[in-house]
Amino acid sequence: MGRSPCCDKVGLKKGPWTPEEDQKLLAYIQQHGRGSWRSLPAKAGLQRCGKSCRLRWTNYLRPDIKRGKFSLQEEQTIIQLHALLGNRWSAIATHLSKRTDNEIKNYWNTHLKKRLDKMGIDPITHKPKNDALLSTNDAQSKNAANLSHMAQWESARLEAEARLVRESKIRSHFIQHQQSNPSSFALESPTSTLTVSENAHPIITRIGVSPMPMIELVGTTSGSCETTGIVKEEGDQEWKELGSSNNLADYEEGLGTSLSSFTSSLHDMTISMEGGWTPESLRPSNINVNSGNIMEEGYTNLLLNDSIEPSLSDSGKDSDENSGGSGNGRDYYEDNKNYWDSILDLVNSSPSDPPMF
DNA sequence: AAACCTTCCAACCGCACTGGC
DNA sequence: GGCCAGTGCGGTTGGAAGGTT
Repeated sequence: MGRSPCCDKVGLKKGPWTPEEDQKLLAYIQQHGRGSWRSLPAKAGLQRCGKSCRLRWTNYLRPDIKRGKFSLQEEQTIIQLHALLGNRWSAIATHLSKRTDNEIKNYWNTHLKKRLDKMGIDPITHKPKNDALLSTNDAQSKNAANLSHMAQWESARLEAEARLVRESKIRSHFIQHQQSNPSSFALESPTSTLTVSENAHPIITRIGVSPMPMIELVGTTSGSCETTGIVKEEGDQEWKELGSSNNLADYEEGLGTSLSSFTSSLHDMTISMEGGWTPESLRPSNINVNSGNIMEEGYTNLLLNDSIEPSLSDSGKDSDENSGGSGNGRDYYEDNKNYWDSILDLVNSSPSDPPMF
């Protein structure tokens, strides 16, 4: 027996939402909370199915959704996370502040995927498409010489998977914990909810300075998952504990950006790619996020700026904006070329079969 | 100016998963 | 253990908007 439809679709409206419908949904949720999606439309006076209401709220009406153009940093993060996670949009969205999985998926499909394709990179495997042009001998020697890179990437991917699972468990714990501990507070990102306990005693793991507030969510040595958050913005002298009354409001928004330690794990992976891969190198305390590395600054920057030609960027204005302010346009172009050469070396060094990811 | 084409994204669809009964 | 409701997720689509011929 198949599943019954989520709702009786006879007489229910489909298609674009009108401002009036938006207002009804918004007003109802603001007044009553979400509750059951199935019963919500009738209560809110909407001729929609609950699923449609949920989608409209999740992808459009939520007050904490950021809309509009993606920043370079966001694009960079999407590309990096997609390289590791594939089309797991919800997982990627968890690590992009205020962006929904749907928006990220659309942006990937309409912009980033095409950009990769245009550059001759397979958007699925993130590998150059011209591998088939190599001679058999070249391919064999290349594969043999770089199996370790393959293993490194696989380690990176597995590490990412493990962290996602861990975070998911932590989130589940937080939600349960919140129900029995009113003193904790909840933080919602567009696709996930995280609750941080006010009374937890954290193990502070400093992971470095980032342009965005960084947070590391850590467990206790007992493994009981009593967890809190520590943030430190660039310029701050001290790490601040989330949950203390003075800091919460200031950092709630930042938390949406940095709820997870996954970004740091990405740094782990990319940085470790250069200097060898050891379990020790994966420890957050051993990470210097300011270190340059191919994946983070080369591959993604190139993708983000592939349309920039030397003649266009010689003015220096664009290049400064896109390269973090270093060098003139031609230097930037040369840097990009070097980055591309580097990343081609890196990607080419992986066996072509099976795919890297 | 009109027809056609392309791009983009909000919304839909269907499957998977989870938890309650 | 099986059924079912509720929800999450990823793939796909419809049509509006903009661009090109």
